[in-house]
Amino acid sequence: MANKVTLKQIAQEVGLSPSSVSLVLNNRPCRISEENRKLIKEVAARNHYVPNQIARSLVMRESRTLGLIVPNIESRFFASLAGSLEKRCREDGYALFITSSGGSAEDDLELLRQLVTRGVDGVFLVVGDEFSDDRALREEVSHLPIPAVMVDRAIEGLECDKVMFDHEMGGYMATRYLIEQGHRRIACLVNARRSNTGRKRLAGYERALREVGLPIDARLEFESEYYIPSAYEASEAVLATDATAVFASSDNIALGLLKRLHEMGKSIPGDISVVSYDNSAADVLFEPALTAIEQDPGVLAEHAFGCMSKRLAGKGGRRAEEVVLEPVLIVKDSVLELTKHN
Amino acid sequence: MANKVTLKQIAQEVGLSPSSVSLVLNNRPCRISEENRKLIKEVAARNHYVPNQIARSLVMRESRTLGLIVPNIESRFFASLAGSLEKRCREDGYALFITSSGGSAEDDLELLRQLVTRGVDGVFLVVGDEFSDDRALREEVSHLPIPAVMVDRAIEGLECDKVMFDHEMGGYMATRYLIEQGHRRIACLVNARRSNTGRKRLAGYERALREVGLPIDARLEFESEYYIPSAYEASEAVLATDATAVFASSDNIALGLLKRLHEMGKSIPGDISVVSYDNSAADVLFEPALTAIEQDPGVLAEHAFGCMSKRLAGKGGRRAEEVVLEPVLIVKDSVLELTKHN
DNA sequence: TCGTTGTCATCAATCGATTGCAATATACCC
DNA sequence: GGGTATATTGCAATCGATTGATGACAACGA
Repeated sequence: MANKVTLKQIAQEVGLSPSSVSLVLNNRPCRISEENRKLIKEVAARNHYVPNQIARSLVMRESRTLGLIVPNIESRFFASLAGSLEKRCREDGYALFITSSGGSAEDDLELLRQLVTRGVDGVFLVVGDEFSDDRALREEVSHLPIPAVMVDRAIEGLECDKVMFDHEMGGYMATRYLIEQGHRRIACLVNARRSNTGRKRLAGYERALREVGLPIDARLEFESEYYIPSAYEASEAVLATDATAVFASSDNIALGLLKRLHEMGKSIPGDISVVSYDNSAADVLFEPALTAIEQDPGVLAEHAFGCMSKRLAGKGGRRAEEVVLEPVLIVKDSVLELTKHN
Repeated sequence: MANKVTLKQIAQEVGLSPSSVSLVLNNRPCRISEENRKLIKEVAARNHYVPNQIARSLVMRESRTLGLIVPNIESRFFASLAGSLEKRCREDGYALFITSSGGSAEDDLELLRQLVTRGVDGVFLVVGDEFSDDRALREEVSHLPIPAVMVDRAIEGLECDKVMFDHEMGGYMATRYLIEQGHRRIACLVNARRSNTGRKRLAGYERALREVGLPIDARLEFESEYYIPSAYEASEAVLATDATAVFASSDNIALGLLKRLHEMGKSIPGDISVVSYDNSAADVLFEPALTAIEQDPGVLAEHAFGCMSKRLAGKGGRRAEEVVLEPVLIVKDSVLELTKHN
């Protein structure tokens, strides 16, 4: 292991002062002779000199580093979001500090503090969807000394830039499509109990039904956590109804449902139609490809970075910006068109 | 946005010197009267004081931050590794800076430099599997001023701690199992051209064949990149052989193969048996569940952190440590037992 | 010769913490 | 009262960089 080389050492070797070396290496258009300029650069290169960002950011008061907190980096959607966001940050010379919290508000808070004390210039937060006690977190976010952008989900009622997909619209589009295909008895499988996102998707589902005068039947609304086994459990009851179609409000929920369908020997869309959300690997693999509401994480990342960028530049008014993105319905093969018998 | 509160401000408010405040907040068993101790703590809490790690690590010469470079955070295996590793680091009070390179040696190098200048105390490297020009990277790693641990893959011939699964053994175990089940014509689908890992798995495959006196038939060895479409392409040729079983040497390769099989109406294991590697979501979902060689990323993370921990503590000899982990064969339902007709 | 201008380079303060070394105050002993 | 413990606390240097203020020196004009 080599030693770290400092500015001072370079200066000593060249026989000039540290300030001169700093000036040259930062390419300041200052008054250092061409001759010395070359010399310094050469010595620095020869010694593998790399400036110490820690020291630099102490005086510069910026680190060109951003932070990201996601609930679970092992989820495909968040991993993809993290990947896109990092790429985007790097394009602008920022490093991205990716962290994964486990989803609890306490962990989120802990990570947030870690990031702040480590001097990130701003944070992207994917937090606050579940109904846990987030008072401390909310408090911390509102007193943050650096800009924050909430991504994909939000702590309700917090004045803060937000970038997210319109979950209500997603639920609406999915259901609306099923209705257009002639379905009348449409079940849904959502995480409304513990997730704001889930609630919104449910609201969209209900709006679509109301809009065409279909009844909202509580017996067709099923609850599931965002985990495959949970959805698998819940699906049995779904299949006991007379529904001809199901709106599965997340990718994992869809997967749990599919597993159950498969086990029961039901075929899609022959026996039942399915609209999913956020298709993951599954559609690459097996027939039928799932019709789904898609949210492109890359788009989310792009807008989130945009917001952050403005804040960092000191632009962007005092008020929080709120970007709402429309999800897209991708039609594939999991929905049967019913001949309208009405 | 609130302002950042500094030690000095706290000191001023309390009417004591910054040094005293520092002493108290770090719980030094020193000096300082109980009375003032309480006072300081209270004022610090009231002002939401959080120490500036940047300043602190400048003088302490450690940041309690580690770095991780993975080729692609969107891959399930690496995401899982990153998740486990972060959790493990946090248990010991370290934050983990997760970065994702895209896989090229230049990007790896760039990220490594970023991490080092940002003052991480050590780095976990998942780099160097592909045959690209890694001279600069190799050079950088060997001159690193901080400990590095190579995880899951390695730059060949570099004196550096390494933690990885035995890929040769994995290939061997998979093939050996197929042989034991009575298969004699066993194809394999590997990324031997561009991946060291792939080469090793191929070597294991061949060893198993040799061991029982089966011929090594180049017509049964197929090349595929680690991407689903690539494997999908390659699979057509595989299925044109008389092989009764296939060893698919990565999860994505298995998925591409499965897709092709499905499209051709072939059933597993009825028409052909499959042993996969690193099962991802697929086996949760559909029948038959895949028999596979499993590498637990959590185990990898645990050992990697162990190595790092030793280095950070200054223990661990001058020589590099090399930890080789055995993968595990998980038997499920994708292999048919052939009645031995010999 | 003095003043002015311009060029090249250094000084010294600063960022926010940590810490060894003094300094002050009080008490206690002879 | 002078000397010595003991208990508290402050000073100032330090980490490695950045940067506005300042200095040294040569050339040139008046």
